[in-house]
This record gives sequence, C-alpha cells and structure tokens, in this order.
Amino acid sequence: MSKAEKTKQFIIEKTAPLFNMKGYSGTSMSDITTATGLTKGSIYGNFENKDEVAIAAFKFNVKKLQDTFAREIEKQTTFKDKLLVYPRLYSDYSDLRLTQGGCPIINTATEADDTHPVLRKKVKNTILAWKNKLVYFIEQGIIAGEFKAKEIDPEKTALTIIAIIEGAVMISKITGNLSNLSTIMLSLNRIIDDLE
Amino acid sequence: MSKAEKTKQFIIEKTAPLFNMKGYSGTSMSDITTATGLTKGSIYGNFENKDEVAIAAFKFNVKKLQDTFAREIEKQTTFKDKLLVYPRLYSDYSDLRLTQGGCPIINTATEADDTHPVLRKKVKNTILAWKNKLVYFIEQGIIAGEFKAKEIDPEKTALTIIAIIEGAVMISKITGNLSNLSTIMLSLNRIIDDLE
DNA sequence: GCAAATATATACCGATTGGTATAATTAAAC
DNA sequence: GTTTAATTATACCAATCGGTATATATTTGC
Repeated sequence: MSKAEKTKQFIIEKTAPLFNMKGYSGTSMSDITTATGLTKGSIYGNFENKDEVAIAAFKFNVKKLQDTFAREIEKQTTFKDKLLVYPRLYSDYSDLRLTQGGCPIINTATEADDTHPVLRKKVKNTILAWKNKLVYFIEQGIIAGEFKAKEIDPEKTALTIIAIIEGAVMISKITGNLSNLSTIMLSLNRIIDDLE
Repeated sequence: MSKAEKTKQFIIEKTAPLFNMKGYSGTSMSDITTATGLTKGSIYGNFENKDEVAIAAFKFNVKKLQDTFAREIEKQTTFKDKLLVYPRLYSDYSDLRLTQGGCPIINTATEADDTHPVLRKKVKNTILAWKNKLVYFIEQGIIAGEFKAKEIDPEKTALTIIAIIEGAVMISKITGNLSNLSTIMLSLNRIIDDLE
C-alpha cells in the first residue's frame, strides 16, 4: 500500500463517523481537516471533492456493518439461524456501537433521498442487496424444509425485517433508550419464528 | 390574526416542505427567502433565528400528519379498527403525499440525534406520545375483549408498529418504489390481526 | 543517494453562510 | 385621516463554505 493509499484509508476511517453523525451537508471540509489533522491540500490530493469523501465514508460504514453480520451468519448452519443473527446482534446494540452515529443506511437514506442522487443510489442498492440476501435465505429455508408456514412471501418478509430493524435503530437512537432496540427485536424474533 | 401572525404562518407553510426535504443544515436562509418570496428582514422580524423556523416547520409537518390520522381514527369504533387505520392510510402512501419529503419524524430524527438537541427532544417527545397513544389503544382493546392473544405486551407491540411504519416509509422513499410501502403494511396488518 | 514523481502544506479565491442595523413601508389605533 | 407602532426591505457584517494554484516536503524508483 503506497503512502497515498494509506492516507486515503486514514481519511476515510477518520471521517466515516463524522459523516454518519453530522450528515453530508452537516460535515464541512474544515471538519474533515480537523478530524484527520491533515490540510486541505492533502485531502484534495487524495479525493476529487467532498462528495468522494462522503461516498467512500458511506461505503466504509456499510462494509463494517455488513462484515460483522456476514461473519456471524457464516457460522450458522440453518437458514433460520442465519436470519436470527439479525435480532440477536441488534439486541446487543452492536450496530450502534459499531458505527458511531447509528445506522449509516437510515442516516444516509433520509438525508440523500431528496438531495444527493449519487448517495441516494448507493443507499438504494445497499438496501436492495440486503433484501435479496434475506429473500435468498428465506427461499432456501423453504426448500430445506425449515420454513413450512403457508403463504410465505419471501419478498414481503425480507422487506419487513429490514423495516423493523431500521425503524428500531432510529427509535432507540432518538429516545436514547437502547432497551427499545432489544424490545423490538423480540418482535422480529417472533416474525422469524412464525415462518416455521 | 394580525399581519405578523399571518406572515409567520405563511413562512412556516412555505418552509415546512423545504426543511423536510433538505434537512436543517441543508436548508439555508436564502432557501427560505426564495421559497417565501420575502426578505431576511421579514423572516427575522417574525422568527428569532433559523432554529425557530426549523422547529416551527417540524411542528407543522407533524401536526399535519397527526391530524390526518386522528381524524380517521376518530371514525373507528373498535380499538382494532383504530390501529388498522395506520396500515390502511400508509398503504395509500398518504404520508408521502401529505408532507413533501417523506416522514418528518424519521427525517428529523436521523439528522438531529447527534447534532441538534432541541429538535432531538421534539422528535423524541413526538415518538413517545405516539407510542403512548398506541399503548392506550392496545390496552383498551384488551379490556374491551377485542384482543385475546396471550402474552400481549402493549409497549412492545406499540414500538414495533412504529418501527415498521418508519422503516417502511424510509425503504419506499429511497427505493422510489411505493409498492414496497403497501407490501410492508401487509405485515403490519398481520401483526395487528394476531392480537385477536 | 540522487532525481523524478508524488504527496502535503500554505495562502488564497469568490460565493455563500447566518445574522444585524437601519431605512422604508405598511398596518393599527384613535 | 393622522399619528404611532409594527412590519418588511435594503445594505451590510464577519465568518465560513468548497475548492484551487502553487510552493514545500516527502516518497519512490533507479
């Protein structure tokens, strides 16, 4: 890894929590230089503009989250257990601890939907990929005979799981009450249980 | 209503969609003067600062939403039907049409949680009041004998309803696919049905 | 270890930020 | 209808915004 590559990575790591907390338009170039201890020359030497830093920061935050879940999902042998990883990890508030400022998906989605087409598309694709992954787990679970409930709609179930998680993260973040997250995750558990 | 009161109301109405779309830090004073056609002198003659306009705009957006639901809920005689108003109205995307820019609760929550203590508290209280209302409906539904499922946890159910709604609004907004909202509302319908 | 290439720092740019003092205008009280 | 009070417009403020040109360090390839 060249010096520039290292610096680039360093900038991303330092600004990722910043963008997640203050948002795109709430984070200024001077915020970035302060957080990194670098100067504008260095930032603009490694990134085209603020946009590129924000996009890289968003990707970084999402990857961090995804890796954590992917690692835990890999360990599970049944598709039901793979699905149950979500309520289990979120019950421990791992999401809120992992990426400072809460869930990057919901944060970026609500800010970018009407203002930032590029970020908007990134978030959209992230959510759709997540949904497809869940749909796959549910479909495979049906094929494997784990899920026998009649009239299971994988698409609907996948969307509902994401909605509950994102809504729960938002509620617990704004109320400052982490137990709200665990409470709502009990409902998610129930939804997954009901697939049997 | 004095002239000033009228102007104040006019400013709120014109800027409410603005703040809901672009956010607090994304909306500038010049955005406000452009949207209203007024000058800074007029804005600052009626509001202390940008903060006050933002707070008034948030209140306006929330009230608009609440009034719509309250009016429909009033019409219902059973508590189950009162709860079912939410998935029904949201299935028609009324939320997205009502307040330009999506749900003011989730928008303001995600932006303000780490940056704006005053707005943060307003959103928090809005959500808690909403939750209390739902808890009341569920508890009264149990008393009235409408809800007989064992081990109903009104608090948990109320939080879950809110989480699903907010998550669903976010997903359908960012994917640009309104049918996602209706799809997830089917799950919410099921959750309410299961209380019986 | 030296030269060329790369990366970082400095100093600056015009534009825009939120906000204010004051002047011009308009509404309200009588 | 006149006077007074309230409201809106104008012109300006320092500070900050994102971004750039250029000079200075620092790597990197040889």
